[in-house]
Amino acid sequence: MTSKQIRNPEATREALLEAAEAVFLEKGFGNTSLSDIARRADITKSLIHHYFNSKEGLWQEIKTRRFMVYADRQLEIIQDAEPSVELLRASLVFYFDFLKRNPQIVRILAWIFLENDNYDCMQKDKELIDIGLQKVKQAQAAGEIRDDVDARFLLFVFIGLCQHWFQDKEHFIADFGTDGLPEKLDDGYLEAIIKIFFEGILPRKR
Amino acid sequence: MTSKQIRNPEATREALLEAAEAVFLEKGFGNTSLSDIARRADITKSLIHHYFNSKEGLWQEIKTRRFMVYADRQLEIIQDAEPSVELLRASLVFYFDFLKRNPQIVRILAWIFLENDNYDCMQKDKELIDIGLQKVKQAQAAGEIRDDVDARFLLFVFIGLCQHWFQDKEHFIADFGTDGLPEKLDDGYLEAIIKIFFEGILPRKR
DNA sequence: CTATTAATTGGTCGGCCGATTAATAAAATA
DNA sequence: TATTTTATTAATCGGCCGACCAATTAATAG
Repeated sequence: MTSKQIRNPEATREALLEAAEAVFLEKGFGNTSLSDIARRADITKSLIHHYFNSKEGLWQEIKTRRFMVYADRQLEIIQDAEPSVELLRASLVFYFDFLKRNPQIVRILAWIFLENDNYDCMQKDKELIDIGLQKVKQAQAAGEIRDDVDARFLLFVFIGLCQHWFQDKEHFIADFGTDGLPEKLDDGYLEAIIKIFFEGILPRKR
Repeated sequence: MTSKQIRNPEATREALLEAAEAVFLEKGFGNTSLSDIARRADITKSLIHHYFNSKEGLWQEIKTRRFMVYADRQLEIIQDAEPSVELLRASLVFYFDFLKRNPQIVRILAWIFLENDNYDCMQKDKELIDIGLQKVKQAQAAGEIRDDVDARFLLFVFIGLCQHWFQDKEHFIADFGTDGLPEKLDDGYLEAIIKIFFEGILPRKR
């Protein structure tokens, strides 16, 4: 009755990554023990060290893996964007939609912030920012966007409005409720920030 | 030579709170040990249990204490605000300025909502939100603010623009640099979000 | 002044943490 | 098939964690 057990190193490695990410993002790095992860993945604790050397190494791999997807996608979004208001708006929708489908990245960023985790992948982020910055400046030079606000602040608000939503969405629901809001809450918020960001909050003149 | 040492329970208690807050906010709850705190405060570890029963109790007290100051101040800000655009702008400045002088609160808030265990704080926050919401709705009814955006989203963006800055300011500086920006970076950002939030990003027509 | 309470100290406890090791079994290689 | 490599397991390590306790000393109440 000795069932010949099959081995699949890549699968177990992936299972560990998956379980670890779930627990880390829920409780944070410091509040998570390797036993937690092993239990969740139903894999022996020792295998974590076998594949990732250390708890820190595991966390690092989770972060970089997610971040690379994030960076690649963001690069596409930015590069496709033309310096016109229309396409800038499309970029915002793309970016928002990406975060919506990959909420983990927002939580990772949140934990990095909270636990003062000096994450070195920020070099890549800087490069992305620089590209986006050029687009905004071009749009400003073309008169498509007001130029009395520094382009950096514009881009920062752009990014922040999206990230902040997925970071504090729970908070929003708890405090504000959802009565009378579209069942697709995300889309409702997106519509709102597009209006505010691209039109301003003053009543229309015409 | 036995120097008669004086005791000051309130002072030591306060010293413990101060040290604990510093370390907790720097490294996070899970990454902090009671030894860290005791060492920093130069007070025996046992006294932490004497005053706060447990590590969790200490953390809980730090959070609620800061939050209460936050809530009180925010109540003042909100209550003073009249449903006019001018006074709403003043409220934003007040709120921003408060966060600027109490940067800890941003981190604490992030934790309170990440570990949704603090019922008192959540409840109180909800009450504050409701008051602010009424003001916004009044302003909308008076035609001072556009009413084609749900008041909840407006308030959420209002708060988020301020909080997000103090949460990710470091990232901004690292990624964007500060060349050509006012040496008072906070004020520069505040000016920017006022322009964007209250006027929109489209070029002026007049 | 005495008795009681509260603050402070140092030492100690069991337990879990992350990490390591040695042994075993499956895969890959030759 | 024989041999090497790699995946997996279980047992174990020292260390530090949070918590507790007993003794000491200052402050306070009577």
